[in-house]
Amino acid sequence: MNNKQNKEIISRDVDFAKWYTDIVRVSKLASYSNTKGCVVLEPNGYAIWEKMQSILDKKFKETGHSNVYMPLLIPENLLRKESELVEGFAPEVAWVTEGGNKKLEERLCIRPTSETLFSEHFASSVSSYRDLPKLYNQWCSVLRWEKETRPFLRSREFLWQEGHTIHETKAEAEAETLRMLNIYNEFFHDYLAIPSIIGKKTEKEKFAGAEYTYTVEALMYNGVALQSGTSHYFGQKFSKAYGIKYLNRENKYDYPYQTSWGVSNRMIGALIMVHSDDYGLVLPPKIAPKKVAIIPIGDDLEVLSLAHDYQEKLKSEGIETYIDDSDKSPGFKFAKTEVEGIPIRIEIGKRDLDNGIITIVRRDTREKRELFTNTDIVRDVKVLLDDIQNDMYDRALRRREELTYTVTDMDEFEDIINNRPGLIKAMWCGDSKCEEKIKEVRGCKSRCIPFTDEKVDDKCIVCGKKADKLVIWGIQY
RNA sequence: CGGGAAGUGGCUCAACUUGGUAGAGCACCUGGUUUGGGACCAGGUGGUUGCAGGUUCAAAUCCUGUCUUCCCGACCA
Repeated sequence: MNNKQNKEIISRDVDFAKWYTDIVRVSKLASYSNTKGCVVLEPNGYAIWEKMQSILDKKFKETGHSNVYMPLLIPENLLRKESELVEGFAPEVAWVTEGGNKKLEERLCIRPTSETLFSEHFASSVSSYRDLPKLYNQWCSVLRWEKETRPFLRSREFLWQEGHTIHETKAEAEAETLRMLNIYNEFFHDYLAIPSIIGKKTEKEKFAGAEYTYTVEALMYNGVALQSGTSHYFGQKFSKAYGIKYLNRENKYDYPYQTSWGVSNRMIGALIMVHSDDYGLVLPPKIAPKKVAIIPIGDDLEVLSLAHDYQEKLKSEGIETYIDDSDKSPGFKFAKTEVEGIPIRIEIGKRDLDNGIITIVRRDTREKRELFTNTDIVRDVKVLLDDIQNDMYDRALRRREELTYTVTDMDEFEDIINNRPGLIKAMWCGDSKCEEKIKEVRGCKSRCIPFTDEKVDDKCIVCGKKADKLVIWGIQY
């Protein structure tokens, strides 16, 4: 195995930020555009998003949701009906003030999120309890006027899905909020191979306008946390603000209970920062648009025919496989599969073929193995894909455990945040003043209050008063 | 939005200090030889130096503005 560093990628242990942008560029996921904070998603990057979409879309439909599409623009008066939302988003919305060279009577906001549009639509389309629940989802892009931008992690325009639902009862809506959180959690676990941490956001960190927010948090390789998904419970706030009235079973007017939930192409950033290495992108097999690369070495006919034979067999089993029969040298092709994060590479050369063997290489560990040419290639590949998927999850979990500290003392807390980035489990009394105090330590924030009975102490790490909430703290992107 | 750095062919950079009309490596194209970890030989394409003004006989170079990117804060998926 060649351990030579990829010339175009700086080591992630040397300069993590530069490493990240190197991966984005060299793996051809996205490139910069002339519009600040808006990237060009290239085929390699968009294919990952499409894969995420197809898996999640299926899960949403299985749970009874329908896709819809709302307008891109929101009239100002509509946005202003829910004050908390407006205040929360005011600093980061972009406005359309002119149309066809004429100043508009009322300016239009480019959606930063679509609660207002869905609420308005619900108000006009729901009149009876028989119309409930409404379970909608939208795939779209939204715009938020971010000041500092980074590809996938924080762009002004980003791709996402936003689910919006209304229900007859509080219990039903709360169950929906939790159900969608769990779908995200499963997706992170089963497909992205990312051990997520789920829990409730504190009052301070919840979504503007929500009664409470659940979050999917993930820990990146460098110890920084990334909020990767959210599920909000709104209660009747929006339905009252937007007049979503319906006649209930007692023939009285009532307001439905509402939720919204979303994940974005930020998940691609998470995939990079959790799994990838100095050789390039590493993708979990279940999310990799191309799963197997076959590299024939030389133009020997026997070699090429075996390559095509394998490709046919794998493709017929639904395993996305391609042959790189370009004129490049083998070394170049090997490196390319590694940069692009193809989970499995099969090398077929005349020399080994004469001995009846081929080489199979897994991307995550770059470990090479020899197989007999008459092997059941489909079975071998399937087993290896599963192993890679599972091992990637296990490695990420181990990394997270290594970088998670349990702390009961504020000095220790500061020491860890300043010197060993990672997550900290510590008790909190519930007072936002204590949360503010923590933030003074390198901007460390509460990530979430996880769903657990675990207690690491009985007093608040900041004020020392009685505390029964365990909070995960960390530096965030 | 504050503080810092940087923009020269697709990428990495040189020429800038001391103004004289842009150069290298990689990539790309053609032909040939090759092929077990980023091949070799020969030939070739590609840049009004991010953009807009200004100074000057002359601007990549000096000045002003602006846009974009990166880093550190504040704000946020």
